[in-house]
Amino acid sequence: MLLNKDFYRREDVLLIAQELLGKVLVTNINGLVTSGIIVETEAYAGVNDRASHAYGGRRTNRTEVMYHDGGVAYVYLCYGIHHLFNVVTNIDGVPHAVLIRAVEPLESIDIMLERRGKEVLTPSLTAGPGSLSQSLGIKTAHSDVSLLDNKGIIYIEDRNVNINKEQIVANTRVGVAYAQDDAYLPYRFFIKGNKYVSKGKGLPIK
DNA sequence: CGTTGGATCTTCT
DNA sequence: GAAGATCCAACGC
Repeated sequence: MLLNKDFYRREDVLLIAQELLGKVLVTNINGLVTSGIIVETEAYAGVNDRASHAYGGRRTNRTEVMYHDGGVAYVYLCYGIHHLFNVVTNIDGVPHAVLIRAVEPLESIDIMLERRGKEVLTPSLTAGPGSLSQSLGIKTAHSDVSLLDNKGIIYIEDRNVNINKEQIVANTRVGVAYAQDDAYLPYRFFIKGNKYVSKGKGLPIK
C-alpha cells in the first residue's frame, strides 16, 4: 500500500521518521525497479534545528524543495560526491525532512550491485545514505519528484513489515557535530540488530 | 582492528 | 577559502 499525502503532511517529524522504519523504498529508473526496506532514518526538524539545511529559515536553490508540501524527495549532493535522499514532510512552508540512512536490499539486488560496482552482497551495498542512493539509482536530478505516485520514479510502500517500539533504537545524528546542542538530540532511529544499519556514529547522548 | 586522507559540489565567510 | 547530513582505500597496529 502506497504511503499517501496524509502520512507525510503531519507535524511530528520524529514520529514519521520512526514510522518509516520497515516501509519499502522503491525506485523505477527507466523501467528498472529496485527496492529496499528502510532500516535507519534521521529527522531534521526545520527552522529551529541547527543541524537542518533550513535552520533559521534559510532558503537556497538547493533547499527550496524542503519548504514544499510533504510527499516529495529532497536529494542533495554531499561532499561533492554522494547523493543523499530525504523525504520532505509537513505542509507547504514548513521545511521538515527525514534522511533515509540505510535500507535492507529487497528487489533486483543484481541491479543494485552493478550500480555500486560490486560482485557480492554485503551490508555495505546499502548501509549509509550515499550507498543506498547509488544502489537505488537516486540522483540530485530527482529532487522535488513526487513520492505520491506508485507509477512514478520514487515511492514508499507499506508492505506490512511490522516494527515494534521495542525494536527501534534512538540515538544522536551522524556528522552534525557543528550543530551545537542540537547534535545531542536523539533524532536518529534504526532497527536494533539489523545488519544493514550504517556504521556511522553521532556524539554520545548527554 | 583503528586512523587518515582524497574525492570535489554547494554554500557561506 | 573552508566546511559539510560520506565513503573507501591505504596504511599501521
